[in-house]
Order: sequence, then C-alpha cells, then structure tokens
Amino acid sequence: MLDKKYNIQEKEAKWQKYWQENGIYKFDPKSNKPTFSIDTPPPTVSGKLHIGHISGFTQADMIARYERMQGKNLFYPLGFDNNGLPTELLVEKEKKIRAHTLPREEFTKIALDLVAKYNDAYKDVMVRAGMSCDLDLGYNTIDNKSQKTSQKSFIELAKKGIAYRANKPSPWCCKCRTSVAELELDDKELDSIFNYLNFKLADGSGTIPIATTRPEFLPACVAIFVNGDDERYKNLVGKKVKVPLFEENEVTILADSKVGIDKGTGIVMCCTFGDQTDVEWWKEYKLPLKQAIDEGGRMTEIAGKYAGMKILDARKAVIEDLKTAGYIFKQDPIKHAVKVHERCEEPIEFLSKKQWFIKTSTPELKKKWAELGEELIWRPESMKVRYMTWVNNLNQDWSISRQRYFGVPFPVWYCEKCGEPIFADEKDLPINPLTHSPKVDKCPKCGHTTFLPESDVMDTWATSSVTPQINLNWADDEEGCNRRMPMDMRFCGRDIITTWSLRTIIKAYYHQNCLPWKKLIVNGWVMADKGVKISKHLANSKMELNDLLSAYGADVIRYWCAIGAYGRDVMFSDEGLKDGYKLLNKLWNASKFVLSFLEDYKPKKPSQILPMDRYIMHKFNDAFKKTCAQYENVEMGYAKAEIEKFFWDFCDNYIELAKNRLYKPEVYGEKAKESAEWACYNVLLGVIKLFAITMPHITEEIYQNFFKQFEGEKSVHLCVLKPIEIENEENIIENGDEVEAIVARVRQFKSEKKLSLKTEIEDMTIQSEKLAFIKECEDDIKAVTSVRELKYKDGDFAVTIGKVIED
RNA sequence: GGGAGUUUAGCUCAGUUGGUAGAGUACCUGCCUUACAAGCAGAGGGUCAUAGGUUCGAGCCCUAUAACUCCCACCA
Repeated sequence: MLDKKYNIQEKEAKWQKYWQENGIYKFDPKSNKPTFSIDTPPPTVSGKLHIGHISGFTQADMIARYERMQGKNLFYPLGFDNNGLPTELLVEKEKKIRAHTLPREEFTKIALDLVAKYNDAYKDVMVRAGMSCDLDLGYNTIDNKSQKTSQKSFIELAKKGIAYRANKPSPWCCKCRTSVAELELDDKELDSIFNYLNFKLADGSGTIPIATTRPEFLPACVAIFVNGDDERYKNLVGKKVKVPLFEENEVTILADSKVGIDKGTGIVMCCTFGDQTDVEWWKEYKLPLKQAIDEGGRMTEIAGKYAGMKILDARKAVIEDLKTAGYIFKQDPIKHAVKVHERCEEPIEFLSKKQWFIKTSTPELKKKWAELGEELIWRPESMKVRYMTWVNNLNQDWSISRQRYFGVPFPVWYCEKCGEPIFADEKDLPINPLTHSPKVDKCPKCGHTTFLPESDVMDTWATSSVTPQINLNWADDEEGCNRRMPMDMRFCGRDIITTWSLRTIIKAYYHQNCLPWKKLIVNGWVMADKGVKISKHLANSKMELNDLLSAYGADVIRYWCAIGAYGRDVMFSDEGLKDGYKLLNKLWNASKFVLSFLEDYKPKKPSQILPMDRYIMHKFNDAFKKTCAQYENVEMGYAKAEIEKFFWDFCDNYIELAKNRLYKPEVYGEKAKESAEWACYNVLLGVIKLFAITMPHITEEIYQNFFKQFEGEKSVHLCVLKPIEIENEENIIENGDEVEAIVARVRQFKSEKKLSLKTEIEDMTIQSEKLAFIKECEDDIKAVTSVRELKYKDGDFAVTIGKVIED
C-alpha cells in the first residue's frame, strides 16, 4: 500500500502538481458554500526568500487550510508588490543602470521584465513551501488592475478634498532623488563634528556662540533661536546677527521654548531646512525660504562660491573657510543619530516641493481610526496597543507622491497658467498623463488651453493600501466589491501594523466606509540568534528557503513554522527541524502499519466496539475539539501540539495494544479485530485530516492511497473536519487512562530490571476502583504487557507485578 | 525620554481564574518488541532574570532594576 520509505522531494512535487492541475485551491465564484476571504499581503520582490519571509505566510496558510476544511470557499490570492522605489532600486542594482539616465518607458520595460522573472521565482517558492493560494487570483501592484484601482482611489479622494496638493517641506533623499515618507526613515549613528562658531551681532556689540554640525547650511540660515527663559541670552532677543561667511545676510534672534538651554551653547541657528525643528519654526514664525541644497544633493546658487559642491565637500570647504576667517573657536567630534532613508541608508534632507497628501491626522480622523481599531479583531490581542499608540501620535498627513519613474502615475494634469488640476475620466483609467492629454479644451477655472502633466508617481503604499479593493475588483465592479467588504482576514508582520494596516484601514474607510477586513493577525519574527533579527546579511544558506526546502521538504519547514504562541518572535535552529522530520517519519510508519491491516477493509461500524477502541475514539474527539479551538483562536502552534500529543499517545499506547488483536484474530476473535479496525480507520483518518493543515503533502499521499476511495473528496484538503461519531460514554477517558497506567507500570518495572519489554511475567495484581472496565480489557492488557494471569483487588490504584519468566 | 513584548531545564518552547514546575530535544540507563533504532521504555536535570511587596500560599498579582527585540519622540 504505502511505500516502504516516504520520498519527500518526489511526493511533494507530485502533489503540488496535482493540486494545481485539479484546481484544489481554486476559488469558486458560483459556489454556495460560505466564503472565507484573505487579503494576502503581496510580498515585495527583492532578492532571495529566507525562512523569516515564509514563516508568517505559512502560519496564515494554516488558518486558510483550517477554514477550507470547515467547508468554506476560500478566496485566497497571491499578489506581488513590485512597483515603486523598492523595485526601482532593485532594477538599478541588478541591471547596473540609473533610472534617471534613461527615458521612463525604456526603464519601465526593463523593470517589468525583471519583475516578471522575480514573480515567477517567488511564486515557485511559495508553491514549493506548500502555500494553498489560488494562483489565478494573483495580481501585481504594477499591473493594469492595480494601477486603475490606485488611480480611481486617488481621483475619488482628490475630488472629495481628502487628497490635496501642497507645498510642504518633506524628507528628501538626494541619492534616490525623491521625497520619502517619515515612516521610511531610519536612524543611523554617524560620526560628525560639532563646530562652535562666533556669530557677530549686527550692531557690532560683540559675538554670540552657536554650535552646529551642518555649517554648509549657513547660506540658508534664516533666524537664530534662544530659549526665552535663558537668563544668559534673554536680552539678545530681537537683535540681528550677521551670518558667518555670508555677512550680507542679517537674521533676527527669536525666542522659542523648543531650544534646550543646556544643549550645545543654548543658541541655535535655524536654516531651511536642516531638520524637522527648522521646518516647524519656519512654519510657525513665517520665516523666508532659502534652499541651499538641490534635489541631487548639491549646493545651490545661494551658496555662492560653494554652489555645485556636494554636501560633504561643501561642509569641508566651509569649515576650512570658517577656520581661516577665525569664526570657529572649538570643534568636538561626536557620534549622533542621523535620519537616513531606509532603502539606501543615505542621510535625508528636507526639501520643499509640491506633493500630494492624504488627510489622516485631524483629531476627528484620529478618533475614527481608533474606533475602527477597536472594531477590528486582533490576533494576538496585544498588537492592538501598537496600533492605538501610533494613531494617537499621528501628526502628519500621508504623503503619496514620489519623484520617481517606476510606479503608478498620478492621473492628473495642471493648467499651465493657474495650476488648476484636471483629473482623468474614470473610464480612461489606467492612464499615463505623460503620454495622454486631458479631455478638456480649456481650463474650467481660467480658460487657459495648455496643460502640464504630473510627472510624479505614487508611492508604493498608495497601491498596497488598496489590496482589498484590487482583490475584490473595485475598479470594475464597485457594487460587488462593496458588498464583499470587509474581507475576512489579513495577516502581516508587526513592523508594518502602522504602515500597511493603518493605511489600508484608512482607504477602506474613505471608499467603503467600513473595515477592510474583520480580523488582522500579526506574526512575530524569526530570529537568527539571541536578539538578532534574521536579515539579508545573516541569511546564509542555512536559512535560504530554496535550500531548506531541498534539504527538509515543505512539510518539515511548515511543522517548524507552527511553533509556540502566535505573534511571538522565535529562534531559528535546524535542531528544531529534526522534530518535524521525526513526526513526518512517524506519521508515515504508523499509517503504513495501520493500513497494512486494512488492505481489504470496508469501513463498517461493528455491532460491538471494545472498550479501549471506544476509549481511543473518545480521546481523539477530545483532542479534535482542543485542536479546533486553538485554530479558531489563531494559535497554530498550540493546535499542532494538541493533535501531535494525541498522535504519539495513539502510536505508543493504543497501536501497541490493538496490534495483537489485528495480528491474531484466531486468538482474540474476528469481532475484536473488526472493532480495532473501525477505531484505527476513524482515528487515523481524523489524525491525517488535522495534520493536513500543518503537513499537507504527506497527509495527501496517505489520503490518496487509501481513504479517498471511501471519503470521496478528491483531496484531503477538501475534506471537512469533524469528530468521530460515537455514542457519548461517562468516564471512558478516565477508565482508559487507568489501563494505560497499568501498562506504564509494567514497562517501568521491566525498564528498571533492564528487561526486554517482551519478557513474560507470570502474574500481576491490579488494585483499582475501575475494575469493571479494566476486566473488560483483560485480553488487551495481557497481550501488551506479556503477563500471563491477572488478579484483581478493589481499592486505590496499585499494581503488583509477579514473577519474571526466564527463557 | 515614552510605550509594547520577552526573560522558566544545557537547547527550543508550554504553563488558562494564584494552590507541590511541563513537553520536545540533548545527556544518562536499558530494549534489535512480527510499523518505525531518525524507534521503544525508563531515569536524572529548574533559586521560574534580579530585588522588594501583597497573600495562608506567587512562575502567575503590584513596585523597582537589568538584558534583549520592536515602535514612537529627541538628535542645533
């Protein structure tokens, strides 16, 4: 029946092919089964996948498989995120080209080619890892449907005034030549020099000391700040100072409480823009705008002789000149945290450019986001706190425009004269304004007849945040999409609760006025070592997914993924993979063994079922209930542990005991054999079905080889989970446990005496309060313990073992 | 600086409402048992991060501290 040895690689490939060819995981739009819809996060295609990537996906896949086996019609797509800056950087790196040196169409073509290659590779690994997505439901965040959805979302929000265009100083990456969101910034410790300068008071009455790490910003200096409570400098407020090296510039000394009295010299220069505080001061005090740095990170004309220099070169040159001119009186080397762009790790600047924003941060909106957060089911529950904290601290609107090439274009033109935006017609979407003209002859506001296309593209989050709408085809079937919202579940890593999840919630609220999904489950991370998050740098071949799959197979990797409490970080070790292999092996051997007795068996409920057979079926039902309860609560690790515990007990105790009856019907009777067969059939089928969630391949192999002919479903994954039908019986578990305890006592005795387990024993006295039940199991007990005669005594549990029979 | 999480056996992790500390693995002792030696049986192994507190009783509740992870704020 089953092969002597289970060939992991061969069988896994075989069943993966079978599932695809037979559409086992296909969503059926015509089905009248209840739907369970999953908003699978589209992974960003970049480099190789490691164990950390797949762990969250695998855990969610277990929920998908559980729900499918509840008889539901799964809507379970697999999309890919492959637009925007991350992809553009990947293309630049891989193809060794720079995007801005090529025409946009040419770059886009190269990018799409590369993206297609990566998509296929990713899809392949996902399938190899045993994901049960419907591959026909996939999408790319750069495909037409996604573009159309993002553009439609943008137009709708812009027309409602929720998306607006404004000139706001925003973080800017000079290397990537684009604005970036606050959220895309990281901190990085960098060496720097604190330069102490003397600024001359304009009235010639002396100098004031100012410390700065960014002297190249002097040409953009627009004000000086002191703290109004600082006794030393109070009297300076209102006076003017000359900017060193740019003495024709005179700026005023102002007072503001943001200045730390004991920081630096207690006097700060404000430049447009050195950092976030400068931006705030500039706004609050309506200071002039002086832009010293251009989009590519070079000094502008206002920097005079430094114009055209790169930032760091300019800094060196300015410091030299300051020294020569005698402005510097002290220099301290320091290490300080600088904000860098997370994608390229270059320090960011602040540049004021027109950008599109989405309103997210008014008090009323924040209240709404909090309400929606309360409404959403979070697993683990504690993850909600992160979301709430973030929502409370939200103080920036969401900037969605990027000055890049490879992304979804803004479907908008501006009147050349008055700047009025002209939006594309919805029916023309997706549209690229660079290659198309607006459908109006003249500006509705001023009558002007020439228009300028928007050349920016949307940030990738602007698309990632509408994955539910992409999945449910909002762009082409608004009514149908709105009816199917919210989806049932989204899963994600906890680092992107604030980016992905919140923004998806925001969009769903604006477009459908509801949550995007009912449930959000948040997975933890795989750690490479104590306190070390697994990362590209650390992902050696030990963690590379393709290698792991080749070495262990998907079932074993998946087994490992179902570890511990959901949402917690776990440590990866290949030691841990051994456990999965052991279970796989055990499952195979036990099935092979049990099925060898069932070769010509036709499942039929016997008229009489023996006590230990009733016991094991009740015990299975107990484990079944507990396992399902864990899945309902999104605890895949606990669920696996629950059924696994039962399974080992089934093997080591029940099979050991029942196999005597299966082997020797001539001794124990045909009826005793039939009873055991019935129990074995039901329990093994139940076990296989529950393990199908964790280990889909080996369980399919076993199902197809035997159970399929009776159960009918063309895959174990389409079977419905249900307990074994058996009449309820008081105390059956306690009674059966007592029998197992008797067997355990004999095993302990033999082990202590260093005897073989098959050593025969003359007699044994069992003292118990459950004698009625135990006596019914006499044959089983005698067979499994090799005790020739049993004696009974009523009372507290005790086992007295008689004489050992020597060979 | 603020917040969230973690800290339990050598290792990886459980431990529901407070009531004598659990599993797997590793180690040790046995067993070639008519499925499985990657197996089976058995044994040893813990000051539950630290210091206080509440309680008849604390791994669990409270306070403080330390280490690690993450988020936010600051970073002239």
